[in-house]
Amino acid sequence: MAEPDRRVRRTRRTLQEALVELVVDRGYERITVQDVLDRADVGRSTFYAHFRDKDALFVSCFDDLRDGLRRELDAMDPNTPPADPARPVGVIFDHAYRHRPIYRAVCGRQGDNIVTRHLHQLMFDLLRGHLDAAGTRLPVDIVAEYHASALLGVLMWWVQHDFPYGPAEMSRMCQELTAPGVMAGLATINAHH
Amino acid sequence: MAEPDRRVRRTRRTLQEALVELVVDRGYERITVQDVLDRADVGRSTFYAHFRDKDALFVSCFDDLRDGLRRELDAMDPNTPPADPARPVGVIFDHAYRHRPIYRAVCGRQGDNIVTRHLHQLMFDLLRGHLDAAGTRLPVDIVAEYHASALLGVLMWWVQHDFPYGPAEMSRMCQELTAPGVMAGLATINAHH
DNA sequence: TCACTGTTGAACACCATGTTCGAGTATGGT
DNA sequence: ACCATACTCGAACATGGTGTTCAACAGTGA
Repeated sequence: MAEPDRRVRRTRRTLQEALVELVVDRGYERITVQDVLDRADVGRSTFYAHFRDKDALFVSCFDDLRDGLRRELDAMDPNTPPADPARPVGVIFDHAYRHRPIYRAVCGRQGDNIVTRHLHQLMFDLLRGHLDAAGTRLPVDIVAEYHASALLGVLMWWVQHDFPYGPAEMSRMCQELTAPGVMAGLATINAHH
Repeated sequence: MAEPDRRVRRTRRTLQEALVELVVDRGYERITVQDVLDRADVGRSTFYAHFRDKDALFVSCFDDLRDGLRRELDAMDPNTPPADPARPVGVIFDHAYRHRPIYRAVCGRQGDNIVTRHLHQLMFDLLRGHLDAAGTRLPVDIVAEYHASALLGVLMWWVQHDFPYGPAEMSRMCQELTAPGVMAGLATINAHH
């Protein structure tokens, strides 16, 4: 169904790979479209036939990845007891670990914010969903924002420091850090066990 | 004391104010040097006599502010019992509230990372200092990173949502969110009271 | 084989950047 | 009030990246 021309696939893939490679060792800001063209060995007009600009290409690099992550998350969400916010975090760390090269490109240099914003939003929504169901004493947005930012920060720290711990370990540690804060913030209906 | 020429002060201040104003309603990325020149009514060559580029000007906008914040923090640090990590947070929220316009410019649009990185580093160091003294079960860097990112995230959320709560309230809520997580992460030497 | 669609590279207009320089102007010290 | 000094101005310029156009060419799928 509307399977694109083989050349199109080849071009897009080549450009994406070239950009990721360049970002890894030069940082996103210091890359010109021409750099990508040279590395990918693709004509200038071809580039603009596919992407509006450098940003569009960069986003497209991450799109497949993000879709994959979201699919993994959606797939597990209904299967889990609703009060277990630890599992999705594990999925995210696993995902990052499996796709190290691209995550390195994304988080590698200081906040190349184009993409980290997606991740932030994703974590925020995730947490907000869990918290909305559970009910919180403090404003939900604040609790969600707090831990979403925290998790994203640790994730980026992890990537930037070259994955010094395993994904399971990271997930466990984050869980230990998140749980007490969230528990304390939950509605105090059944506060005393 | 090398007090600079009055004209120099005037020029620098005018350029800084112009940039902040422009950033507030257009976002940092969408501003050209020429825009700043027009708004400030300053000659092109004059600009480059003072600042290497747009980034340098932007950083200089924040420099006084950051120095002030750091001074406030340093001033109170030794007076407080070392195990009270709540007070500095209050100082930061107060500072942001007092300087709303500039914080709006800094955090206004999505991660204009140039400056938020300074704040991030500042919070990280702060927390790291407290935690190092107390000793943690989990790696100090991770605990510090977790809560530093969280606090910065909430701070930016607060600014971007137009300060919907008072600074004291924000500080209190953050304290409630941070304390249990940090406590749980402290070395378990005197775990059972 | 053939119509179609993607690719190419050169040429182009455009815009922002950062530098240079000579002429004008405010400043602070005397 | 005066003057040397240091700052400002604006126009002109070189540079470099962006995004578009077009006619010739090449790969694709049927």
